[in-house]
Amino acid sequence: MEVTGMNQFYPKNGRVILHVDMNAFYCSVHASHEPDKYKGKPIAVGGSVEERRGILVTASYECRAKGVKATMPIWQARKLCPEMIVIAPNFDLYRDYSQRMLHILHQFTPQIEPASIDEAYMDITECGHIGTPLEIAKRIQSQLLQEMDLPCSIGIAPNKFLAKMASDLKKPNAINILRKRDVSKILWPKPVRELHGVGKKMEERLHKLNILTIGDLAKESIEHLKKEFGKTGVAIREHANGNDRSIVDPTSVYEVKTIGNSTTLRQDIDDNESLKKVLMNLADSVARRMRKREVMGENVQITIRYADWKNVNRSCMTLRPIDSKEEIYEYALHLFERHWSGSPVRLLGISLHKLIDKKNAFIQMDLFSYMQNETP
DNA sequence: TCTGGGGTCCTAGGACCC
DNA sequence: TCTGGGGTCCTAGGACCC
Repeated sequence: MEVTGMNQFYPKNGRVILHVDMNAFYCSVHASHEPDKYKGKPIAVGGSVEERRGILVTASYECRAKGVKATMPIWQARKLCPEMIVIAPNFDLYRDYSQRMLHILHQFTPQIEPASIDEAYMDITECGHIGTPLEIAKRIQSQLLQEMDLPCSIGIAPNKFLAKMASDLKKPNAINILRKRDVSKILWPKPVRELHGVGKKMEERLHKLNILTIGDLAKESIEHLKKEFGKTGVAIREHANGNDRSIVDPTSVYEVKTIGNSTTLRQDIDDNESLKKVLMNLADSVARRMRKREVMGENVQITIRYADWKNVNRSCMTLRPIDSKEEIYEYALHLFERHWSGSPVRLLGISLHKLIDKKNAFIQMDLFSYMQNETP
């Protein structure tokens, strides 16, 4: 490749951002963890409920070659790939591998923002002394492969959005550079759906406006997009033009905004007592995770999914910050009893919103009890 | 035999306060 | 007396991503 130095890559005042994206992460982790059993085999991860209702979370490239995709129902995937080995997810293992991956990235720079369990942004603008962006990317990739046996794709670009698009464009095991000046040549001919942030619904609406490619979107008038899609319209147009001013923020990972658990039932249930038990279990797991994170919540939300896939969310503010299983259950049950239609339920969920640090919660609670005692 | 579970962000209406 | 506008908070719903 023609890139030889950072100065050539980015002339003045620009930034150099990497997006590191692990390939088929959950599958790769299992293959790395138990190579004799899984390496090179057609494995897939999924099926936390019983198999009849399970879907695949990730499929290895061996399975993908046969048309198997993530989020596909397991029974459907088996038709395409009968020899597929389905592994139950082990999130503790993935979290452990994720930490080790981040540890390797930290050897290059502290300017890292984990974007999910298997991807991270790195701002290597100040890393000129270690090497060129391409050299750094190559070293990261080979280190992840040698030390953890995990393949990844890395995008190199002047901002987070383009780095993300760059890593998406070449998989697996690739390094891809996307310069601002190449956006019109590389991104614009592609269908608008390939833009990160444009999903199925947005695609349909854009098609109706005769916006088919990323280039069409880039050239559409801002006023028109603002009228049709509000803030989101302006944002995706900026992205289509290769613009993104957001920064790599290493602290963002610590600011969780919600904690929740949900579960699809083995069968649709309309028995009140059974559903209460499910709620109790959910309250318990949410409470555990909140204590682990040392946060309390001031807003409880429940989700009810009925047999026909209609979702109902109901929420309420709590009297004071809560984190105990009993209190969470009490609010959740109250919401459930007030809003359940009585029809068979497919899924139940509880989540806590408006999270605050436990330390701050105590200050608030002291104030609360003070008010209780001092006001008539 | 359809379709998991963890999130974030945006919109819109209504209540309420000034 | 019957009426404005701005700002914030709460609730509900939905799109999107991994």
